[in-house]
Amino acid sequence: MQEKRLFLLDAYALIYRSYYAFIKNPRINSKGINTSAVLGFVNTLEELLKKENPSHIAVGFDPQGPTFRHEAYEQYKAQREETPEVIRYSVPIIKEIIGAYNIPIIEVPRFEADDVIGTLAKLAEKEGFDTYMMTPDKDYGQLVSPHIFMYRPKFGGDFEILGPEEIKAKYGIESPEQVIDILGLMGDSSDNIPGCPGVGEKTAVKLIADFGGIENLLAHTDRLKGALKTKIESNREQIEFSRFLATIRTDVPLTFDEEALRREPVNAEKLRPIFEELEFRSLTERVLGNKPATATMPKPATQRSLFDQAEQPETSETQAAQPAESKLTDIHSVPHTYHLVDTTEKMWDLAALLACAPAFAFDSETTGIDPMSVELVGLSFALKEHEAYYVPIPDDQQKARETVRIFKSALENPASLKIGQNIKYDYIVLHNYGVEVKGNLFDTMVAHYLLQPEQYHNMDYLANVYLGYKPVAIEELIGPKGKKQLSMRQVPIEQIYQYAAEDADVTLQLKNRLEKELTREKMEKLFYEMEMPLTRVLADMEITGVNVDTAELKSSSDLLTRRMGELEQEIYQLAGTTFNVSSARQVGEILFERLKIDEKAKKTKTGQYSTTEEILEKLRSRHPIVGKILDLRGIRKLLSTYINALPELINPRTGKIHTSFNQTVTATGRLSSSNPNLQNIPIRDNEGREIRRAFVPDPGCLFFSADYSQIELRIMAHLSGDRHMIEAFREGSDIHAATAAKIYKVPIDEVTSDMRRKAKTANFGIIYGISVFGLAERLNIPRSEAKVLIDGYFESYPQIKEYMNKSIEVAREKGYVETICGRKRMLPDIHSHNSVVRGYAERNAINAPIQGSAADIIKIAMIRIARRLEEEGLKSRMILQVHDELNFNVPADELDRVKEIVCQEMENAYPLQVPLVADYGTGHNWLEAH
DNA sequence: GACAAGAGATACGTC
DNA sequence: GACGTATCTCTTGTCA
Repeated sequence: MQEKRLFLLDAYALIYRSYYAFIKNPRINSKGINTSAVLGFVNTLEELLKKENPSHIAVGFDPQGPTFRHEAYEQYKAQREETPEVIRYSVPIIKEIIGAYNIPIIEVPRFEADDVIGTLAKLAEKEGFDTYMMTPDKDYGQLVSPHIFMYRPKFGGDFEILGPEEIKAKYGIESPEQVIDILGLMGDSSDNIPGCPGVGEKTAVKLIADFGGIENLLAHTDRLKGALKTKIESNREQIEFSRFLATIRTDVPLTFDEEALRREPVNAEKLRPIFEELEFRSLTERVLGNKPATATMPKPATQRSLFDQAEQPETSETQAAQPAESKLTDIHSVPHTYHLVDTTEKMWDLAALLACAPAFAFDSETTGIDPMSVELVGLSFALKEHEAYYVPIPDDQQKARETVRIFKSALENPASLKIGQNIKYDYIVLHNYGVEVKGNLFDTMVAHYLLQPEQYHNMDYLANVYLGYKPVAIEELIGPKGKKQLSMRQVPIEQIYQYAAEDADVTLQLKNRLEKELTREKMEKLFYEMEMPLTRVLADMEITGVNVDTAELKSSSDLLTRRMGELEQEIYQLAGTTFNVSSARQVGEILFERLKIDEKAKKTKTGQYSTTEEILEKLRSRHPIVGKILDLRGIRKLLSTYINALPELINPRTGKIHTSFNQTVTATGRLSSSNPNLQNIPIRDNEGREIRRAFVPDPGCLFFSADYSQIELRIMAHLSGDRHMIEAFREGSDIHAATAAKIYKVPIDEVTSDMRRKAKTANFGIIYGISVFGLAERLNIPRSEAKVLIDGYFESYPQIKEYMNKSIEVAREKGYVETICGRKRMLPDIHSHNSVVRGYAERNAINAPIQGSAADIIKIAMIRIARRLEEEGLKSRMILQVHDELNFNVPADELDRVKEIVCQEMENAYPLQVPLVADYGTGHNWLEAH
């Protein structure tokens, strides 16, 4: 009995594939016709016939009109680009060729080729066939069975046969039908099946492995966590619908006619002229032998050239409706006068106008984002709302400086208010062009930060909220983010000037709104006397920068890199395999699956094994590999975050590192530092703190460092008025030991180091607002013990407990809490019904005034110190702030004076019920100064 | 299908 | 509790 092997080809999928395969190097015949698609398809067909010699065969085509999927889903395949011209005219030819091969073409209205093929495959299975579905399309995996296979062409003429085992292995699933669920989740961009946004193949496969199918998944979303849970839950319907779209139908109304599918010999007489017209010479020879065409060979029945019958494109569906009209106004709807100031004469006129103005807004356009390395492209100014000026700055830097100089006296006028959005940036840029911006500052970004610390502060957002206005998007000028994004310099002036002038105009408008808000919120003092003077101090610190000893870093780098290599090898040895030690996931798999060092390993919210330092530390004794992994991680962190990264950030012009101190980032009022973050240079571990050795003063200078002792606890003592704690500070005792003595009810000289350690953690726990649970975690003690500790703490400091309750009460009443200087932190979640969310807000109610007040105090100290250094004509410079610590570059002969100024200003920055104490140190580098 | 960019998660440095 | 950065992993868009 003859073997029954049916091959079903998905024509369009194969044609598209051939077309793209040749796209770089298309086949063009002498008539200029692109024959890539036809040739590719025929080649694939020939390979198949030769290799498999099928007993039965058919080709499925998608029908012309809409299918049931389009009827259910308007957008189905809607995003697909119009069929390429080449494919459109190739299809009829291919059909003709298939006809000449005597292979049946199957096309059913309203059903796609995959439904037709799926149905035929199932019918054939009942008739005892082995069916091979020839397609590159992965969707067919769902149809695979012991007698139905996917037959995927590979480039180079080979094929890959996928049966149930291969499909199951490929996705790690239990049955091929689960392919539908996977597709339903991940979607299919080529068919415009949406799936669940943010879920791709990996996540889809994992979910289906865990839940078995979409139905079960959607019924148990409570088992999910984090972003994934939200994504799945908010896309329920779309997921179910995607599953429907991805399901290949196997009930297309068809009859299975075994005889019609039986393979017939090629009709050479029909095929030859087609190949000849296409100029497929080698194919003609291979398929038909080298018999010359007879002169009388009839043309195809239609008597038309093969290429005349390109089909008309389908009328495209109407575009999806535009998103709802936004109610914002923009540059087109608001009357304005923006001037291009492009002659020297006009510039001088403008400069004169600015020089006698009491206030003006300005903004700079530059070539990048790092103010210490950019070049100016233009300056814009605004004196009154809806009118602004743009001054282009020449590329030539000599001429650029001359142009900027025209505006020097206006910008340096100490009597006028300078308004800007993120004005520190412009201040630094202008400094590098020889202009020191003087006079009071008004930064709209900082103003808004005080009003709404946890919101965004960028100009677009502010314009939107306060002005109902949508500024010209920068992307409209320089293109979308990415490699091809232009620099401002590459944008024609005619385009820049509207955008740039608008920036200055909008900034001025915002200032007019925000200053009223500041008054209403009684934050003027905080803004004008603290934040704005601080902006200038920070700008000067950034400009000064800090020296780094690259040789020192290089030798550390070499040493640690070598050590890291050794550790890596030892780890591979112990694991018995190589893996990526930087990958938490792989580490988890090695430790918990391969080495099985812990039976009940903790998982993260995404279901991976957690391998945090805390967890590994506890497992250290289980296996020697654990300690080595921890060591390696530590070293790698030092190398990648600090040692190897710092030299890259040295400014080639100044030879120093210029970090950015961000004034509008934290919720509490602290500063943050970035590029690089110099506020998290290691200090706790001996190995890590060595990095500080690389931070050095200028030649002939010393590194001077001063830090507040226990500032947060002192503030807590002050705010709470707790008599015991105030007393302890007034007496100058070791506060952690004093706390331990109180909690454990022992004399202070009987406090053990363990007691002190626990008391210290409790002190910090209170400041950081951690819970009983958090404290237990931190101290690695049972929760019950942590509870006892905290109870003992409040017994010792009863007024602290009172203060904490009062803070929460205040937050509930007013919706916010305040620092000693009136900095607010909004806490809308204080009324939340979710106890986790509410607990978080409550801890913030306690923590924010403490941390924020500490920030206030050091900011005051910074402003006063900077002022004194300037007034006294000292060359010493403040270079870093690390929350409660200030660092200075000090010429040796100024050391005593600076010490005095710094300590005095720090300790007297703000009078509290307890003394403020600053400790200090000096050295040849940051490490020594501590 | 390959590649790059972007986003999220994890881990870890500081105060 | 507050941050910023590095790395890995996965998704998504782009370009053929």
